[in-house]
Amino acid sequence: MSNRSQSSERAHAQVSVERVTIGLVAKTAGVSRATVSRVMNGNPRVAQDLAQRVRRAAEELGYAPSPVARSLALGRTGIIAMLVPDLGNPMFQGILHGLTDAAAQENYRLLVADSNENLHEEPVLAIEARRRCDGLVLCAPRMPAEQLLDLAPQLAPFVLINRELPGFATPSLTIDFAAGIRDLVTHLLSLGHRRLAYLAGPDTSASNHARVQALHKAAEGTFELVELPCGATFADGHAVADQLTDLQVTAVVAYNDLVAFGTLSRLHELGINVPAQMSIVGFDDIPFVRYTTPPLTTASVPMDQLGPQAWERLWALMNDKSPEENVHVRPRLEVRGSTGPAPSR
Amino acid sequence: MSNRSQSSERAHAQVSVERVTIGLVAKTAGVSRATVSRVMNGNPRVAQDLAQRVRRAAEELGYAPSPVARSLALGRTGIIAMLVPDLGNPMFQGILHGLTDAAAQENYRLLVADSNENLHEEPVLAIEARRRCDGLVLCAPRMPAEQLLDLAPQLAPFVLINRELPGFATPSLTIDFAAGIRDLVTHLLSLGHRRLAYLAGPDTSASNHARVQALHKAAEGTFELVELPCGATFADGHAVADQLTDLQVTAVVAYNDLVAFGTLSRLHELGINVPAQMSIVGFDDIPFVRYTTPPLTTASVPMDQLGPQAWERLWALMNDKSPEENVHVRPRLEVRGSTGPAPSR
DNA sequence: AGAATATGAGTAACCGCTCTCAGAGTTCTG
DNA sequence: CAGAACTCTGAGAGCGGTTACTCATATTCT
Repeated sequence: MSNRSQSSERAHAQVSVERVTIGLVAKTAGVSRATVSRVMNGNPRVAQDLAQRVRRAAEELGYAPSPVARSLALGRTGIIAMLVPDLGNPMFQGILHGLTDAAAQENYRLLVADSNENLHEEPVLAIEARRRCDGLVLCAPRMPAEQLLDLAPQLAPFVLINRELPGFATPSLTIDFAAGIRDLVTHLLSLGHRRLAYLAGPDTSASNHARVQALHKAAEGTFELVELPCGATFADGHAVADQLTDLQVTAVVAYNDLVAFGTLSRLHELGINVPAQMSIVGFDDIPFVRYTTPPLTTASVPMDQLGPQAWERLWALMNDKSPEENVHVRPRLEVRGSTGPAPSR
Repeated sequence: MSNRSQSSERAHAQVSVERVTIGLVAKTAGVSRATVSRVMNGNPRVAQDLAQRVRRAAEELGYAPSPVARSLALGRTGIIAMLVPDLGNPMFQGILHGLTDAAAQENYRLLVADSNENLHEEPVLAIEARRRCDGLVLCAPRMPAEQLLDLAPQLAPFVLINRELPGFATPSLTIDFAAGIRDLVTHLLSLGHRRLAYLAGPDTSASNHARVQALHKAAEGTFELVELPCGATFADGHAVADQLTDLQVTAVVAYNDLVAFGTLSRLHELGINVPAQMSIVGFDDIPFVRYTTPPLTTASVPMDQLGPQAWERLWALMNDKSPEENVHVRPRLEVRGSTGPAPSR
């Protein structure tokens, strides 16, 4: 059962399936471990015949270098990690794809750690993930700033998604939620809406906070705003919709597309026509909201750009170059069928 | 720039930010490395005062053991990995959650590798992921059996999701697609449907194959079956719906819920009433299809069970116990509003 | 031909941590 | 009070690689 290889003495008794290490290959090929290492790493200054012998031995034994040992010796792992609070969120999936591909081009692999929205585990998870790899893309919108600030030195190099961290210089990729909200609101106002509901996301969420702020600011003297606690999922949006009916609002701004979709669905069940009786807008532009009935008006976040940009900056950090400027992506207003003129009362 | 710590001589010239290793902590606390190791691992046979000193030193220096070095020394990493072909698939997300939680209970972490449906990269990815951790949960429905068989010895210990591997004894968790399809079909038949369309998934997908087989078998002498190439996404289902109108079918069996949802949505746009004019069923029971309009009848796969069961078996393998029997989960028929009596023609 | 220079392979130190083993210091026993 | 039985701690050998250095051999130059 022992994992340790038996140390020369008392070597029998066990069938001794000798582990295939660089040493075994070296012995088999009749060369030194250094030479095997050179061959395995494609160092050209090894004589052809030796290299041949080594390769043959490695082949026969089915040898592959241990990434763990290699990482230790090299001081780098060739891996980056991304921590997300919820893999189910299509938003992150977009980033993940882009990041995976971008990193792969430079022969880095991406591993994903999912904190499952478990706020408590997040710091530990982040540090553990980080320590096993060379860099981190961190998405922890709910983590208190001070805590993150404490962690920051241990996490470096890392790139932040969707938040900034005053007090620690590290690249951030953020989305201009305020601008997105402004565009949506402007659009709704132009359609004559003057009383809006906001279906709020999780109140610990920084991005929800940004939306709320933008809304309040825009509302001043222009329109009435009713804030409804809701959540971030389809089910949340579905559940909250019933409350909308007696609020006298003519338009709904949802925390995100999923919520909007859920609300849309429920309104349909309630026989409320969208957009004739009620307009509704989402946020994100996740893949399928262009197909809902009616298609959802939303603020489209170009998620496919974030992955590569995150990689670029992380790469710069890992190579002691200075990363490019922070990105503050401005969503594009995507007008579809879920918004229309405010009904005359 | 050099990563290597400068070797005692020529030690100045650099500001020498000495890395915080176990050695430094030991020196600072005035004990041996062994003792630091003991303290860090909670070994109780260390005198209180020493332990105290070590902890203080570690704290001051901000020391945390290197997981890489630890893994090498221990011969285990405390990590398992799961390889999925597509993180966007809600089905995998369900498994991932369950697996993360189950593994966490035993102090294992779960890392996710996403092959992005990249069939070519999959073997490399699987092996690399596996070699950096202690076990693998593999979900590679499209990988040819022979290739997987070749890889198997290098991947062990691993658990297969959604496929079996004749010729290599390793646990499998599979879903009884055939039974699910049979239940759905029986349901539709009982409602009087006699001509069905199947919206096929990716044709390389084993699970699609299983569905097709079951459908053909069920169809014999009972009903007519029209097979339509489609896909696995909401968009695919949406796009294919237009073809349904002139097929004279009264019911549609979709590859999965997303496809069904897409189709549902498009049919609605086309003014086709579901279920009055057309019944439609999905597969999986992903979280929100209970809220669609109408709610989707589907074969509900208990995804939350798969994660823990996968962990249980993987754990057994990693600890040289014999894993429990393979699981072949039978989906439960979930009758909702999207199915109704066949319209009389 | 003899010296200078390349070239290629091996030796051994090191990455950071764990763990066996043995020795020093204590407490128990007879 | 000597010797046995424990308790702790430190020394040092790994884990499986990489790489600076060294040295023997082959090559080139004068």
